[in-house]
Amino acid sequence: MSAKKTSSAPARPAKKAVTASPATSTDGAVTPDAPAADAEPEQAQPLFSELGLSEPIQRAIDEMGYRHPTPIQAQAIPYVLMGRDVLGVAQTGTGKTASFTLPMLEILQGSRARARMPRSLILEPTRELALQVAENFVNYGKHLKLTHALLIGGESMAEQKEVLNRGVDVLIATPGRLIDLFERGGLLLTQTKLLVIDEADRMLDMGFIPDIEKIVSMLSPLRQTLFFSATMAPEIRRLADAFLRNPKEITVSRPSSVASTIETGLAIVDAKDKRRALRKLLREADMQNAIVFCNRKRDVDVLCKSLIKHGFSAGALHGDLAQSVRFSTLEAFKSGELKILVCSDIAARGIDIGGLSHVFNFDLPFHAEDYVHRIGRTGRAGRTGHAYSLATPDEEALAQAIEKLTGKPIPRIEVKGVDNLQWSDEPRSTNGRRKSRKSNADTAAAAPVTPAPTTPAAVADEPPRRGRRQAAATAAPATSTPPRREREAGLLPAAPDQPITGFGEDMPAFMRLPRREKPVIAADE
DNA sequence: AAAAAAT
Repeated sequence: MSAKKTSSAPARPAKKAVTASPATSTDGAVTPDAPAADAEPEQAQPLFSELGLSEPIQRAIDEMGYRHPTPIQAQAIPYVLMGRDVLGVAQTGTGKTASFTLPMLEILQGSRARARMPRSLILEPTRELALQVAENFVNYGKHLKLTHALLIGGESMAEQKEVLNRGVDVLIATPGRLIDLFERGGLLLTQTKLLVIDEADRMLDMGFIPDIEKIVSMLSPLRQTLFFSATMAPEIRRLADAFLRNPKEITVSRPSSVASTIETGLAIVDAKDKRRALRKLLREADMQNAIVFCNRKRDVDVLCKSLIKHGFSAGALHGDLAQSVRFSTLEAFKSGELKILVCSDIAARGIDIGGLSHVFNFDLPFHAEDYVHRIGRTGRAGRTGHAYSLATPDEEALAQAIEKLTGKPIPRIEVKGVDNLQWSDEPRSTNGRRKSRKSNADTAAAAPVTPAPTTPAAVADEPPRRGRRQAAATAAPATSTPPRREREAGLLPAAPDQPITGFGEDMPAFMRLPRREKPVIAADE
């Protein structure tokens, strides 16, 4: 590849830049930390010491070598300390995690937890993120006597139960295990007065929202809630409205933008040439460490094995691997022992690995936003990052979706030694080469979607369908007869003379109420 | 279509 790389700065020596997260790399060296400082000389930089954190926490911050809070930290910490709810719109890499862990430590210090009643709860979408947050508590809380527990799947529940029984101040959890344990009675959330919902947009993507709603409904309405999301889609906004009370809204860094510090490129090659093309890119890159994203877990395995066979220092990370392997691989990568991490979208968001020089997309992501998240792993802290993608000729639509979202074209690059192709003219066949045309059966099946010639008669004797609801509404003036389907599904109140069985005399009154669209979460006091 | 998360 050679697109426009000639202007790039001289190679950075491997030693300094490679160190993983600052959390693990510093031994108290108080460097006037560069991250924001050399980006733009903005107004006077705030100091951590001005944020009202007490001595043991301030000392831990000093020892880790931090002096200046990031924008989200500077803005959020004072409000959290005031006891306000916070709605933070921020991506990982902005210092979001410390913006809640630091003030939480401050709030929690001083009193102690009771058995099985955690005083605070942090919800994370993936186990890796949960672990990362836990590390944060260890680092910043090392001069305090607070306890925390990590409640995630894939690990022994007995152990987690025992820690809970001793009482924890901070509970860091993924939703599945938390609910499981709660239902087994190992946990009471009535005393939990501080709740953090992290990466809400990702929770939404992963279908966790019902779980989250359930968990929130187990907490006291008299609680402080901190809610973070990288984006503020309407759905997320709705959730925030349900969970938060009079929140202070803090936004840093706009979503769906590619940082200007990332150099991107896209090569179009045949599927069979992808591995060779990737190796070429890896060898030519002035690379410290890189993440390679694949769309499928099995491709992660295959590619990783292939890279190792070709002499690369690579490890695989995806959700089907044992938890212990996931953690140790991630650790090896962070420490620099592994140079290349081949992974699924498990690591596309959130996971904070410092000093990542390159991101490669072995496959273009299915969803354009994932592209932004993936390549956002590089180009951090004012350093130039590199993000190169491979696509097959039939994936033009994916590339276009990405370019439309980011508003920037991805420059084409050529990989030497493989056939560099163009987009095929074939309109769009989701699955690849062959099957250029088929019988009209296909097209016939697909056809009705567009024209939709709805005759009133056809509408009338069919149950209302999604696409035709409108037509139905205008055709027939709304009758007040409730749809039978809904009545049968129990979505409507039973008639008073039809008792609901199974409760005897103890039937709660709400059983007779009509169901609401979503559960009422925190009734105001 | 794929990935994540509870056993």
